[in-house]
Amino acid sequence: MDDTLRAIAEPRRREILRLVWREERSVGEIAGYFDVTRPAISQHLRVLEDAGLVTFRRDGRRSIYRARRSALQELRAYLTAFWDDELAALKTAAERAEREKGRHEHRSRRH
Amino acid sequence: MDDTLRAIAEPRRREILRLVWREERSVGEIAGYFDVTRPAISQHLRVLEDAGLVTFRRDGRRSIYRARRSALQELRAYLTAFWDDELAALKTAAERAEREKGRHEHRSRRH
DNA sequence: CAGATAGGTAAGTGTCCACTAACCTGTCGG
DNA sequence: CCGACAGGTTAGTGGACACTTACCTATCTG
Repeated sequence: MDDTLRAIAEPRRREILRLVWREERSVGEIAGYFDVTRPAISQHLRVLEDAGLVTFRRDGRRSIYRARRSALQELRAYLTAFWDDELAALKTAAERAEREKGRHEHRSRRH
Repeated sequence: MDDTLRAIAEPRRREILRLVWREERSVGEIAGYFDVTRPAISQHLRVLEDAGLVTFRRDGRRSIYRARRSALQELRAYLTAFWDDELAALKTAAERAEREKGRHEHRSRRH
């Protein structure tokens, strides 16, 4: 999930995602839409793929990418959970507090 | 929207958001949960505030922060639009294509 | 097979960014 | 007024990251 958020935080990658959202496209075709070099696009595609936001298949000498739409659904679900899961607040913060507790004493922690 | 995504892409900021999600908290109290220095927290809070994800008020010598929940709703709406707004795909990519067209000719752009 | 095409990889570069230490302002209690 | 407290600001630093150029592999076509 962390990877997903990091991936779509980059504007260029969001545009790439849009391009392969409805129809699959080759790397060269995608690169044609931008004024950066093809390796840059390749690297973005790698990040998107690591985040599970796109999949690809080889077709001869071309790599054809397409969006994994469900990944964005999952992200929406995550945000929804963030919205109304108050347990999560304690969950994530508690571990940190645990690690920190007793290292240097903070007096302002009173709740 | 870009600011919002960038802001929550950082894990620490998501945790901070969680902390002030249900109840407002002072900077010192928030900092107590983490093992980074207070200035670091101050800077994160600034980013969150610029992104519209939190608001704050002064209370004496303390700054009390609280989440602006609606900002996350707006983000969810954005993702939903991303999901099923295919016009947007053309919108965002078209400008780029415009700028790029005729600069160096790409033959692979055929669709 | 030879050349062209498609794309991934590697190394290097500039910039951004999360963090720290040091400092400053403003507010409360004696 | 003075010391303590709360927190924002600044300069500097290390690492991440979006890019580039150069190079490599694999596939298609003559």
